[in-house]
Amino acid sequence: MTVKENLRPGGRSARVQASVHKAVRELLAEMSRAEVTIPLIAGKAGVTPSTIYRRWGDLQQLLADVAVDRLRPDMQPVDAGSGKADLEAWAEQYAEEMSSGPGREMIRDVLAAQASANACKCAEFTRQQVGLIAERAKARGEAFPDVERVMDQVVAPIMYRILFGDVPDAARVRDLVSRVMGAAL
Amino acid sequence: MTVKENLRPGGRSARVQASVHKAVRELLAEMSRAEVTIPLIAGKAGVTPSTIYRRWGDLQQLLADVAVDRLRPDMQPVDAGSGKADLEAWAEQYAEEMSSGPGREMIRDVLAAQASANACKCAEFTRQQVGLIAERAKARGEAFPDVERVMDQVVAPIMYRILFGDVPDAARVRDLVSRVMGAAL
DNA sequence: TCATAAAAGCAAATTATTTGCGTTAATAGT
DNA sequence: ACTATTAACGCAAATAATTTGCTTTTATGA
Repeated sequence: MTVKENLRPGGRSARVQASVHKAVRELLAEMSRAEVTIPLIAGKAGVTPSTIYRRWGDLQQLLADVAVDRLRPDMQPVDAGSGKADLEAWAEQYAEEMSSGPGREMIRDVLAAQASANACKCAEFTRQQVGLIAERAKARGEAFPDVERVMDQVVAPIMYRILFGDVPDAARVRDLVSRVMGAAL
Repeated sequence: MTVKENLRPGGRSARVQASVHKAVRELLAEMSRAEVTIPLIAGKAGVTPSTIYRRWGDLQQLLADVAVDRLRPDMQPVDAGSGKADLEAWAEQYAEEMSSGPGREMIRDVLAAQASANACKCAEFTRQQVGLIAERAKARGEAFPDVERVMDQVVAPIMYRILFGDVPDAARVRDLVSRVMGAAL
């Protein structure tokens, strides 16, 4: 079976997964990624390495699994009064979180895994957040660009620059937002 | 020392690097990436595993090194008559190459390595190609958007979609190009 | 309550990685 | 041209990670 689908909350599988994830998070907090190994994680989580190998396949998949969990947004985009202000605030925070050391590592983990399902999930999280901002704007009676256009013109450039070298600063992010908002109106 | 800087063409280091790269390319052509190991590469290249470990550190770095080599553009963007046509033709080919199976794997290899230098190089290759198109357009007396704007509005969306789930089709690519060309004029 | 099946533990076998040390080959100075 | 120097390589032993067969545990549903 695939990992994590249909785990009964109190089941053994769920407990193992929780303790393994926890062990990974703690180890990543206290040492560099190159030093984290499966036997180490297993030891800290109180399971045998073979359990991890059988469930996740390899370290890369496990790290991707943990990373996508941590990349799940934990709150709604803040309401800054208008669609443009909302998007601006959200995009700046997104850029900052994703370009931070841990953020970059999590993205890398997600993209490095062979299974692309995790990467899709991340994009889906982002799409949902943008969707919320769009809905709110429309409920206010404002014009707001299509979600896919925001993905193309705001999210993608931010992510591209984070992945391929330079970190986008706040001014550039604001610029991206004004451009897409200008085009929509 | 860092790999590949200042290698005399006929030196031993250069020969080792060439045979290792060749071995990697051949192995990747005949089996899946999960099956390629350093001892296997070493055997095929006629070197000992420890040589590879010492020079590249781990498989990830070696794969990234090979991938960035293969991602280097081997020709100039074709001249299609106008800046817009040039960019359209180039972007479509870029999207196609990068979203192909081997293309995606090479990108993944580059991004998965801990050193970000390789990823920067890839973005630089792309920037140069776009720069050539821009220069050609300006030499013709045409208006052409800033290279960074093309990176943001054409390259980044293509790459984002390839990495995070869906492959952009030709129509979408043309759409991205018309948008950035429209804004410039 | 019991039968079943999925997941985990254990341990042995295999495979990959690291490391110390001797050797080779390119480079620079005389 | 010859030799001293040094970086890179080969070899092999030691360590660490991964795989695998088999047994045991633990949810789940009849």
